[in-house]
Amino acid sequence: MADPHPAVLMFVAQRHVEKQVLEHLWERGYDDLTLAQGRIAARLGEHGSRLTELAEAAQVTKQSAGYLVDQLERAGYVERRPDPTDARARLVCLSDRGRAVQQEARTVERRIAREWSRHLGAERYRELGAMLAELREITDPWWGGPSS
Amino acid sequence: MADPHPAVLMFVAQRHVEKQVLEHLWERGYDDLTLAQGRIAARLGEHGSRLTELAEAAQVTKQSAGYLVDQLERAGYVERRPDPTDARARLVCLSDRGRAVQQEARTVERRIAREWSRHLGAERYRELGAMLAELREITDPWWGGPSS
DNA sequence: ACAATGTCGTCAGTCTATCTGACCATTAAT
DNA sequence: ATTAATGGTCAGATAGACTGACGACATTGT
Repeated sequence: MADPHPAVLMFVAQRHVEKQVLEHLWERGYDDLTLAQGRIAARLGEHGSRLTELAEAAQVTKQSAGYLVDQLERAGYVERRPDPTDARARLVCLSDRGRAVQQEARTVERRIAREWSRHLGAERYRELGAMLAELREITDPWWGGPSS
Repeated sequence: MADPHPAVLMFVAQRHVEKQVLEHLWERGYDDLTLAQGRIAARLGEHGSRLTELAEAAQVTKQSAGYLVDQLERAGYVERRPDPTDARARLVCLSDRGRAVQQEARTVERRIAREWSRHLGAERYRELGAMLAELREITDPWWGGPSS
């Protein structure tokens, strides 16, 4: 078989991470979370994010993002607060329960990062991260460079 | 913002490629293809693939894969033939129309590969591919090594 | 000041993609 | 020969995604 395109390999690796994280969370009792909800929640900033930002980051329409945030809110993972700087907007913030989940998720991500680093070698793993960050400059239309 | 996990960056890059390919195909008149159908079609081997293989490669259930193959078949991109080596199985094969689409898709993939190679440098781009292939060994449960 | 235009988010409606569970046919293992 | 495993389909349910339209507020320019 010919060399698969890097994107195909990224698909495999990325899905593996999502799956590992989600399964870990399910085992820990957060078994009402779905993959789509997780993709939204994973992109929440510490100080809260606007719906439109979340939608762009997760590559879905704002309607879809709103639907998922509704569910996360009903399940108690996030809450919506008015944005003090813009009365049209609302900030989606993690609740305490949400923060606990995020900690769990990050634990798994760190574990996987260690596995990858061990498998590739620490130096090459760092180089992988650097290259992916550079690719973002030409693949992510909403990416404004290191400053954002 | 802290360094995002490599998987997040892979998500962005991989989605970008899917989107570019699909938009190109739409422009070329193959505007009945959906993303999900494309994910299945992209994983079809030259000599045909079994439904179960496709499902595993695309990370969906065999029912979902069957549903999508039905659509691809109705649209004339693939055909199902009996598998001569196993009477339970059928092989999903590209039709002429399907092969034409695959050529178009590969053209875009090659263009993107060149862009990435230019952006990262040829040597680093090769190294990226090598690392992703190595990661597959620990992230893809259906991967049997270079022999498959 | 105010009109025009743009952005944030929601409502309504639709349809695709996905899942679970059950099932049949065939193959492989004991 | 049974029994278990594998390849695939059928049926039903639902999540998740889209388009389009809209109301509320913000920004910009005159």
